[in-house]
Amino acid sequence: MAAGHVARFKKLIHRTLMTKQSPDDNGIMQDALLPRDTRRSLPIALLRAREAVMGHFRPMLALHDVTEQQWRVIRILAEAGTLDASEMSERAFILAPSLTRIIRSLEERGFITKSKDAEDGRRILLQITAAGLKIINEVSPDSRTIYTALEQRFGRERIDTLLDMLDELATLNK
Amino acid sequence: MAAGHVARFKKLIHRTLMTKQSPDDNGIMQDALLPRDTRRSLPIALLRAREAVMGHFRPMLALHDVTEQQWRVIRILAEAGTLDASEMSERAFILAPSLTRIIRSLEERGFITKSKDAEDGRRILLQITAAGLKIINEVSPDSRTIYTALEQRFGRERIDTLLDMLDELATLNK
DNA sequence: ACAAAATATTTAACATGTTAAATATACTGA
DNA sequence: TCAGTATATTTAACATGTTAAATATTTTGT
Repeated sequence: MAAGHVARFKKLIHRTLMTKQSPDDNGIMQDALLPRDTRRSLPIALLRAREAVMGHFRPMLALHDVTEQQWRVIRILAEAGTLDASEMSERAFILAPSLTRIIRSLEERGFITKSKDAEDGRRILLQITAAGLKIINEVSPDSRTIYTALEQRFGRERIDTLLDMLDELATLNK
Repeated sequence: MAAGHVARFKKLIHRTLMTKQSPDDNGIMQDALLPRDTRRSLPIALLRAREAVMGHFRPMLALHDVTEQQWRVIRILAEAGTLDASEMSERAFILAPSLTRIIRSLEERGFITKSKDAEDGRRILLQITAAGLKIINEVSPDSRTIYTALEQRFGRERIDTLLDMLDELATLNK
């Protein structure tokens, strides 16, 4: 029994040391050559924040059997009415090839319909169906509940500030 | 020629009307049932901002023939020294199944090595190789240049504020 | 009106994200 | 000590992200 405890303790010590390794434990990398601190990286910070937020919504969407992107598309369709694929791509921030696949699955599930634009044969017009509206009515209340809880914990004004900064960042080069 | 112009004008009018459609153009959706305004959605705003930022880095990374995630992994390895897969997963914000694949490709390319932890046979220890350090030295200057330009346009203090808010958002439920 | 350039969508190929399940190893409590 | 439980990693299956190229249609300049 004593031997077992010693073995466990040694492993604990080992693990603690491993997690506290200094950056130069491999003895090769010089500080001047290191990239900027990963913990203050904007791309990773944006990813972490997004994952934290979506972590609240994803299980709920899964219960309703829609993916995050499918939800974005039908929701924007309900909000904006008929749209062509390019406009949807811009609004939902989904690249064209992904959108093609999402449209296909949404059409198969009967949530939207596709039709060729009579004025411009290149464009595909998207419309939400009654079934699409139905699922929006089912999901929206849950979505609002989650968003409201988030607003209360983070603060509505702070969210507004954050949204403004994010928008500015997104439109910097335009 | 006159006919051609008229046709073009009609299409322009049509397009303009299409983009200005009112939300209820399908005559079904009531306002009370609509989800919150998509343009002020935190998940989409985070996605847009992240894409805008990565849009600056991705072409540069592609020139060096590394993906965004591969870059995150080798960079964190250089910064932190030997790590096991779980710690890497947490730091790089890459889920375990994705990390398994990324590790495989990085090992095939000779940028990292894998080894079983002698103290805990379940864990896989990752180490950066000389080739991995070499590519970091190649990419880091370009990365820094891009990040510095971004800092100057957006403002270093504003980026710090943003990072703080994003971190708070990411750690809300912890 | 016609060839060339531009635009909208799709396809292809590969990388990653996401969830669930499988596998291997370590830990826990009786 | 041993069965049961927990943990680390991998595999599987499907959805999406990303870039380049293909296709169909429209617009432009002459």
